[in-house]
Amino acid sequence: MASSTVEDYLKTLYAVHQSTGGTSNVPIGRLASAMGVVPGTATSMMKALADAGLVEYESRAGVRLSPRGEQLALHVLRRHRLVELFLVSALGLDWSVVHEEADRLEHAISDRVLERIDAALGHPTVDPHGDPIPTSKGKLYEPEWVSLAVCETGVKQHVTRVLNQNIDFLRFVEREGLRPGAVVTVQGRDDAADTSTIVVHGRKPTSLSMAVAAQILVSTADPATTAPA
Amino acid sequence: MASSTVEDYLKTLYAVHQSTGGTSNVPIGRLASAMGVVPGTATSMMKALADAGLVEYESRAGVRLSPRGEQLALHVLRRHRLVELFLVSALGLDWSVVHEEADRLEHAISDRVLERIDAALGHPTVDPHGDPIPTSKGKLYEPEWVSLAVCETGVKQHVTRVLNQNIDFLRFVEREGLRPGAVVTVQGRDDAADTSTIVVHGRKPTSLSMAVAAQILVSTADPATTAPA
DNA sequence: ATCATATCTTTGAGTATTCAAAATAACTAT
DNA sequence: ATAGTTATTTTGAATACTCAAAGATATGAT
Repeated sequence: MASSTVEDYLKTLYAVHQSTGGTSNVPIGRLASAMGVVPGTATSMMKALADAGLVEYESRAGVRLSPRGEQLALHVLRRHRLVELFLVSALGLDWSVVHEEADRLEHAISDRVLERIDAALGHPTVDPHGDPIPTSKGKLYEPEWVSLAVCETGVKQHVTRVLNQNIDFLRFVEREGLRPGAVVTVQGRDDAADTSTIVVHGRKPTSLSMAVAAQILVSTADPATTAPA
Repeated sequence: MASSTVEDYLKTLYAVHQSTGGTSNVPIGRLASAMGVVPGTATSMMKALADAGLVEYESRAGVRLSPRGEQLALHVLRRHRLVELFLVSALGLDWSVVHEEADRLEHAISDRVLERIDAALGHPTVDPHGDPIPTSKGKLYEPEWVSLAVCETGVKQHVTRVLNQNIDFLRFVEREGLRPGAVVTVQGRDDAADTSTIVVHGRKPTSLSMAVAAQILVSTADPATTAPA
């Protein structure tokens, strides 16, 4: 059994790998800062995980998950995202807080309980932030959504996913009415000002920095009416 | 924050203390075997917990919970029992397995989530085994139920609580129809054979050893129709 | 090519938890 | 009261995880 700590390293490694394009190895320093530990700690942990066959690691060449490590990471991710959705849907918690709750619960949920939760929720495909939920077989379908920073302008878009899961960011998204499901149009972009001007359905126009806009993914098709994968 | 390990020691100490009448200190050896560790481990842990103000410990005189330790133990117990009931009532898990599930979840549930669960269940007073649930203020009301080994014979009794939470024992209780809520009469007892003969409503008579009968608590009043405390 | 800088690894040490086994204290039965 | 048993404590060591700081390597700018 992998410890909570090991599960956290694998999950983080997966996330960092994804967020950087998913092509090359993850530098130890990036992993260390994502984990909130000093680099030396990450180095020795990666050696241990390499011995356990969960990562592939070569000194000074960064790390990547092994196939087994990736499966484990996806299992943790499945637990995390199903728990998040359950906390919102079944217990009515605020979506801005469930991320941190799930960070603790994801290590304590057995498969038995997890599959009950999955069934109770009707085998959902995305969590409250729009993050896709890996299947019990460890497959993850990542929809090809684009962000408000690059999508077509002047066209109605449906918010599908919010990448940044910081509590304050989520509260901001909430206030602006940009939760998944919301309808929004990008009026235009100002490269010099580094902003996008958007109109959330029924609201006045606002502008977002490109960095913020890049955190909000959208789709022209309404995913609520699209058959899930 | 108390670690899971510390929470487990406090919970176990509370349980052992209760099960032995609750009067004197708990010998280190009893605690160690209840925790599944060697006595030396329990000794050093008790020193640490005494330094942290969670137990009162004197060399070779056993341990007891301090007021703060007892509050913490009751909080853990509340989490454990609410989680058990939630798993049975909301997720439909078998009552024979929820004890071990709750043993892991009890350390990962925040107060925020716990109070949601409590509300969703309608502020219940007992868990699926009939164990009373401490309040959020850390008060525990222990009903004065008697066991099948000592209750009045020839009188209808309602099963209120099953003390032994071993999976196989619970499966046995299930098979015999002796879950909390069941109606049962003790026909008689045979001191020489060390058995009680019981009749579960609508079934043929069976006999139980006194040790087993002592694990099942009953009440002449139907607790389902009695106002909860 | 070479020096400064940034990144990574190593080393030594600390905390929390555990065990095995030796040392000590308490209890019991005569 | 004393020998023998039983319970408890101590000691030394292991594992998992962490940090601080020193040492090694790579990068990249001239």
